[in-house]
Amino acid sequence: MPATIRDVARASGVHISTVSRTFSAPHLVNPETRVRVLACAEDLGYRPNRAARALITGRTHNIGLIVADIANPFFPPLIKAAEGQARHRDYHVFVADTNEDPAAEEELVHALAKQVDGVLLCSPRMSNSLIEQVSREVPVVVINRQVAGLPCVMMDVGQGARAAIEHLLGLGHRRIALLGGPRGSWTNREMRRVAAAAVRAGGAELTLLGPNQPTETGGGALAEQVRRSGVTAVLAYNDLMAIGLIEGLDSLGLRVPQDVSVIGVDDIALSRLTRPKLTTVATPTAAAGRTAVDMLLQHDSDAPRGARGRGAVAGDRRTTAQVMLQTELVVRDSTGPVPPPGRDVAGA
Amino acid sequence: MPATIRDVARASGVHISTVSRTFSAPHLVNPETRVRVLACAEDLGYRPNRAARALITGRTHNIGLIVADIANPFFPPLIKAAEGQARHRDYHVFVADTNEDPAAEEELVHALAKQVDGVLLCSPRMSNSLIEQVSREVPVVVINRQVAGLPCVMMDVGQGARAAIEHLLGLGHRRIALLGGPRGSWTNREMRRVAAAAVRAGGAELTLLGPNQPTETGGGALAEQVRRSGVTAVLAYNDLMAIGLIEGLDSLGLRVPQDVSVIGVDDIALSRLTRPKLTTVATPTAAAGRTAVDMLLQHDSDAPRGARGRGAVAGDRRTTAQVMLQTELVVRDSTGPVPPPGRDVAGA
DNA sequence: GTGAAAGCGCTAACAC
DNA sequence: GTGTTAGCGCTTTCAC
Repeated sequence: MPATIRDVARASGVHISTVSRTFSAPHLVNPETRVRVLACAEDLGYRPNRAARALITGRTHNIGLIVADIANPFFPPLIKAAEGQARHRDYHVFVADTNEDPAAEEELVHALAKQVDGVLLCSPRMSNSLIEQVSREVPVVVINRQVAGLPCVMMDVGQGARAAIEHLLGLGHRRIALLGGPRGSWTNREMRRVAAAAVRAGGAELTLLGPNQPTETGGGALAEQVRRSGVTAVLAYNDLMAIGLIEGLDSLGLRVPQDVSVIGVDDIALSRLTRPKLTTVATPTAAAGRTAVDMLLQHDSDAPRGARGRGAVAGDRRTTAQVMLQTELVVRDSTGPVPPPGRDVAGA
Repeated sequence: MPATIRDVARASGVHISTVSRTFSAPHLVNPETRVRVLACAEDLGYRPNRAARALITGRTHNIGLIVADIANPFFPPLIKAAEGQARHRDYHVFVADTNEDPAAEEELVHALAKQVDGVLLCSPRMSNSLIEQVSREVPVVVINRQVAGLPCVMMDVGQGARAAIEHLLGLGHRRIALLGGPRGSWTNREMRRVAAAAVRAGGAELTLLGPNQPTETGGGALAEQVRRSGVTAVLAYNDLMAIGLIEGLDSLGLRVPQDVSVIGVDDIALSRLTRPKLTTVATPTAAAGRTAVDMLLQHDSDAPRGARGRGAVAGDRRTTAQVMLQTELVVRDSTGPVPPPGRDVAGA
């Protein structure tokens, strides 16, 4: 049984409100009393119950961060950046993983809602309308998606996809495949939209393959389809899929970039370690994490939300800033000139 | 302002306790009333405040999981396994990352303590006595460490280290280095202890390098030291360090395994993707995650802890099981026969 | 500077 | 089947 404020009050011979003040407003209590109370608290192993405190103050000093797949190396830098930024402002971050499952996502928001002061929804797979709905229960900042009326931090994958396609066109490729990501991904839609336009503008042909699991396995599983499609270059939804695809092509006897060029998205650490090193669209994940925390905490810096503190900040129509962060094509070794025509890789 | 139980009661013309029952014991309320209440709740966007509920029931149905470094691919499989097991039992998992910082670790336990029913402390860097202390505030299961009197899930890295050393001895290596991990790591101590004994038993010589950051960077930074030390084989604290070391050796012109053999620990997914593929001690991370959740939830399945429910389960001296999971040496391509003597790699 | 009292949102006896 | 009451652990007016 952890000690409560009452135990400490009894032990130190003061009222519970004095104990409370000792912890939440020490300057309001007589130094001698404070010392005595602190000693008793220490003695009993007392720690203020943050949940009970939150119930009344309306602030937990915690932030929830919901990600689609914690095993995807794309997320850790974002998580770390968010944590760092949160720590500066005396907040802690709790991370939850949805396994790419929209239902789990919704559940987790509700599980977190009242234990945190706000939630960062990272690459959500749920519908926009559901996101809007949950945002009425708890302040939300959306990352990697655009939702009207909500604060959003996006990475310009559209522009990245265009740069990637133009890079490929410049290398002479005319038959290009786009490996789609998961259903419900905003990034996926953006990439498809812009890549299609860029390919058309270049007078080339785009093959859409998807939706797929955005993992190595998902990428590897597409090797055979890629071979059959006869394309000479591939833009993958993310680095993991690109790496899986390269492995898969390798076991089919197709070499990258000699036979097929491959581009990923994210620039995860791993993309520099594989052979060939991966050409990829670098996304500013750390900046996204920091920005999202700032946006969440901006309006809600000090004033409590809910309960007593009502009116001050809570119901305010927050300025729903939407930030678009730039991406950058990083050319490494997985892209090269289109193979000489007549060489029928598909028949290999 | 999210709606409260009172708003719903008012709107549906019943007492708050009826609303409460509608959500926590629906069978106790008249179907017609229930429908009406549910409709009003839906209407107002009401969701029971789980924090308030927890304050009284003593159960949050959440589990905290604290890891040393979420960017280390060792953890995701463990996290996923824990989540899966938790979901079966209708629990959610909140993950927190300590950045290998013992102080952050302690802070996070306290931040999580009252928002969860128990904490999984994964590869903790704090002292045993601190772990014991926090375990008085919240039920704790320790992973990757042995703490007397607390439930622990360990992986037998000692046995793994022995197998690794014996593998190297069998290949003729007589000068072996052990790349230590972070200070405060139990795994690190175990490996050192057993590796030293195994090397001695084989009549060989062990060089200790450490403590180090258990990351690629940490491993890469040791390449020069490894070269100078003149060893022909290295056992690294984990795969990340092993991979970083291989990269580092590569840029010094040393090839693996021709010049130096390298073994990692963990068998992360990446260890199959690098060239050469990594020989490593596979640790049963998923099993550890599942087991830890089971141990945490075992005693505390239904009865509340704290408050009203006292006596039933709460204060019971739980059977502090300690589980040791087996590890297994996976031989791949980063280990080979000792290079012929006379070939002075150190002077290369 | 400290105590008394009210109450955050909710559940859990206990009546009726 | 539903209302009443008490109270989880804490903070916050308001007196004194």
